[in-house]
Amino acid sequence: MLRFRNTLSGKIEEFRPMREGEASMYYCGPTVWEYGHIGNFRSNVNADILRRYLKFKGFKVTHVMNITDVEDRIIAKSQEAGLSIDDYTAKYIAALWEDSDALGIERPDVVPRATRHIPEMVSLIERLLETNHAYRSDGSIYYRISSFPEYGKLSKINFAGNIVGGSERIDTDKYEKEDARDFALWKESSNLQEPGWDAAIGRGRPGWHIECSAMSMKYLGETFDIHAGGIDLVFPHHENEIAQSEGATGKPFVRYWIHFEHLKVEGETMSKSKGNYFTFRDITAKGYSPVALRYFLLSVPYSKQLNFTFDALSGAEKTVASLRDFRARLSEAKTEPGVNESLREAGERALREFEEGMDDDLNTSVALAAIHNLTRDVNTALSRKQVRSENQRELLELLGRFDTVLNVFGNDGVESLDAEIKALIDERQEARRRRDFARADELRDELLRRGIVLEDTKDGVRWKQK
RNA sequence: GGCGGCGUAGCCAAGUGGUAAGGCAGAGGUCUGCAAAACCUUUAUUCAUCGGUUCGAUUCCGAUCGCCGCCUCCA
Repeated sequence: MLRFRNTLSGKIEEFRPMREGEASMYYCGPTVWEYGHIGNFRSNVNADILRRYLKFKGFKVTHVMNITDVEDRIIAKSQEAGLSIDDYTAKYIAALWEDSDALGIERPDVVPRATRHIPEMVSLIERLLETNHAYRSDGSIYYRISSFPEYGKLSKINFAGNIVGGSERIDTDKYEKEDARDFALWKESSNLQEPGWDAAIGRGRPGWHIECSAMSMKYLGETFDIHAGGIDLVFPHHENEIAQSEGATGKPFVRYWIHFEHLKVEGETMSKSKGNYFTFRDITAKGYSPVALRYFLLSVPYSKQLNFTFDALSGAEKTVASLRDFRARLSEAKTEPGVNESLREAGERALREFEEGMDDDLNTSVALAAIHNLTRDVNTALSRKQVRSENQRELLELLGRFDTVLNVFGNDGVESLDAEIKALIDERQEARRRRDFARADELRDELLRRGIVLEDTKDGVRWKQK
């Protein structure tokens, strides 16, 4: 029984999708105005885990992830660079996919971009104007929060305690609004130098929040199952999405809101001024592997803040290597026919604990502990020659199942060995047979310099890339 | 100021009203020609501090200290 904490109720709820066996999810992806930092990728990985686990549970998943490419900052940056929005964002979107692929994130089914959905946004705004949820002021169009009494139900924001003496934080717009909380749906672009779209509602550009309402409803319907995103989006972004969508349709917008907690770095907020701001590319440039970063980012449940340290990342690197080696060793083992019942039970127990952990609001820590415990049991059995062929087949299949969700075991493809390396390994084996250990060690060192690590086992020599 | 979260071994951390998962690092050992890998043993009488409730609290309540987040178009 799969359970999530639903931000809307604040409670753990059993997941019951609208349609039996199907799950629709929308993930508020990153704004593409620069390379994504690792905190950003923690959210992306968590969305990937959510999507993969829904599949693991047998749901047919439709996953939509938006790309924000019309916000004012992007417009400013692209103008600065003398480029169109598309030309400016192209580089960052390409990098996003490269980095996501390297992190083992499955590409979403649909990736709508705001710039490609202006007509949908315009018609949603028209609908809000017709239903009196929106009004015009100075050429721009605002959402009338007083028309939506449930406003605040997601973030539980208490406006009475918030706005003390007309805080300058709230009222930053220079235009006339009926209420300080009202937010822009459509911003007038009267100046022709400013990017804008000609529409029946006037020449302008969309506000930040309207894109997610328009695009999610276009691809998933007016009510859908899961809406996920970073916790910082709860207010105002998601609160405003609810107001826009439910205001226009009169129907519930989203059944389960899931919010990913933030990544800290060395116990502090990641920020450029603190010098602890790392992009995915910064991390790989330091020599860490993407799969280790993935493991680290998913090793703690999404609902908890996670503290990034290079020590922890190095630990993840080791862990991932041992998981990869474990699967290779199991795969290569020469086993006798039959089955070892206690090992079969260990596999069944691991699957049960994995699933119980993941069912409980995607507790990846518990799920990983189940896998580590199984790994130890199987390694012990392997060293005692107690793994039988049935176990081998079942366990490899089980690891494959775990990896459809976690995707941390890495490639199990047998790498080919070039002839020169193979000759060196053979020569070392021959030297060992002669008990010429000085020569054997010399060859082992030479292989190590070429990035090949050797392990001598009873069945012969194993090698792997360093 | 309003609201919310967190503080568990050297590091990353899960977790629960009944006495601390897992990973990394460390120590000792088995195996090995030596390694490597793997395995075994070991590493928090204790879960920020101080009180309270309870037969019993790390887990519930209160206070204090520290950190993080939202209220700023930042995942």
